Amino acid sequence: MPKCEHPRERIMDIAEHLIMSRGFNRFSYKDISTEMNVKNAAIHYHFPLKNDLGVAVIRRAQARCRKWNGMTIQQTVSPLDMLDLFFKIFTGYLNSDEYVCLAGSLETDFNTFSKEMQNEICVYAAELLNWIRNLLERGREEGLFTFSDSPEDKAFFILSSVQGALQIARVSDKNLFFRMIAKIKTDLIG
Amino acid sequence: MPKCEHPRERIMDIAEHLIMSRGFNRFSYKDISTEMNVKNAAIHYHFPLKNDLGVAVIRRAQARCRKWNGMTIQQTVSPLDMLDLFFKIFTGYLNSDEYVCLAGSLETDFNTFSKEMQNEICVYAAELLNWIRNLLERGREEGLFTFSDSPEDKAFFILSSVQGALQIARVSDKNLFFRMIAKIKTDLIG
DNA sequence: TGACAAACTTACCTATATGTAAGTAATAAT
DNA sequence: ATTATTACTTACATATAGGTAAGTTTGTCA
Repeated sequence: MPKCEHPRERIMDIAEHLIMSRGFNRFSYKDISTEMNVKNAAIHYHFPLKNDLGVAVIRRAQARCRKWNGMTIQQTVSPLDMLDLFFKIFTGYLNSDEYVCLAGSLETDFNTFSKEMQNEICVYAAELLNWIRNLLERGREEGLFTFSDSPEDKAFFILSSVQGALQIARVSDKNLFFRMIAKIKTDLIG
Repeated sequence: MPKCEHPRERIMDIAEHLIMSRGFNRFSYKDISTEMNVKNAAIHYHFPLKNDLGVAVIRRAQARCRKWNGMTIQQTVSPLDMLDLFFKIFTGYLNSDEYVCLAGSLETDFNTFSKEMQNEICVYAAELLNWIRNLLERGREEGLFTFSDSPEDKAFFILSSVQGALQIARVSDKNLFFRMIAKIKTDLIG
């Protein structure tokens, strides 16, 4: 009798897009329920408090990130392909013309969240940094990448740049973003 | 009979801090009026709509940016000192432990704003980029800076990095931010 | 002295977000 | 057949944001 296959996942999908497009504080359960053709309270059935929904969305993003990190560590995919995946994800956000990245959106509204959500955001940021750090480290070990910083510092630099660039690109010239990621890549490979 | 010296400016100061700390959509006129020891409607007297307040705050930030750009162009201050000023502003935000930069905050909530505010944000981003671009260009002309990109691309890279880094630093390790700006500077000075 | 303007206050209105409580419909398990 | 479970609906409660309208106070200036 659910109106769709996996209502919980569906709600989280919509919520995640809304966070990236408008921020956690500027969407309501009504936005989600309207899109799903159900009533407001149906969303409360799955996530009693908005805080619960926020936490669930962030935890899912953490898990996704750990999966990528696993692929990096187990060398299922080459560091270069992982780097391309990273860029592809962000480029996808930019091309959708609506989104900034989840972490960036949550970080700017950070002070308005519960301690629980704040903690999950910190964990998520750490997972993201860890993923990039590992793929840089592997890439350098395999002789694919060259960089002078520590992998930790370089990961922070790259993630910061791309996150900030995504935000600025959406109010200026998108080509600046594309040229920037090309530059980051050639600097690494060079 | 105003309760403070320059109520309009005072309101804009508080609003700007609130935007940087909590985002435009997560503060109310009550937050401002409480801090000023006046009633809610007193704020509406100065800025009838919240949109008016938003526009005024962003326009003031644009003007501030044009002032810095003027100092750069007229060579009142050396490009190196202007770069330090730029870093100092962002470091100040980070140290306050509450703020991300105004542009970053507004860019992530961009889709929730009126066309008028969106336009002002675009202008503001352009002014910021222009300022950094000019100081880089001057610095290179004077032999102070070395970089391979166009000044426009380099300005975008630096602004993106610092804006993103400010956001990530507040949920991870602040030292990552300090090391990153040190790296940007040494790379420039070569 | 009187008009006026600036900077408010008081009192209200409306919409929306967030949430709760109780009931229902469809399916699955015993 | 009954019971329980999942996934809802209907109906309501409450707080707050955002805004308006009309009146008040304080000082300025002709």
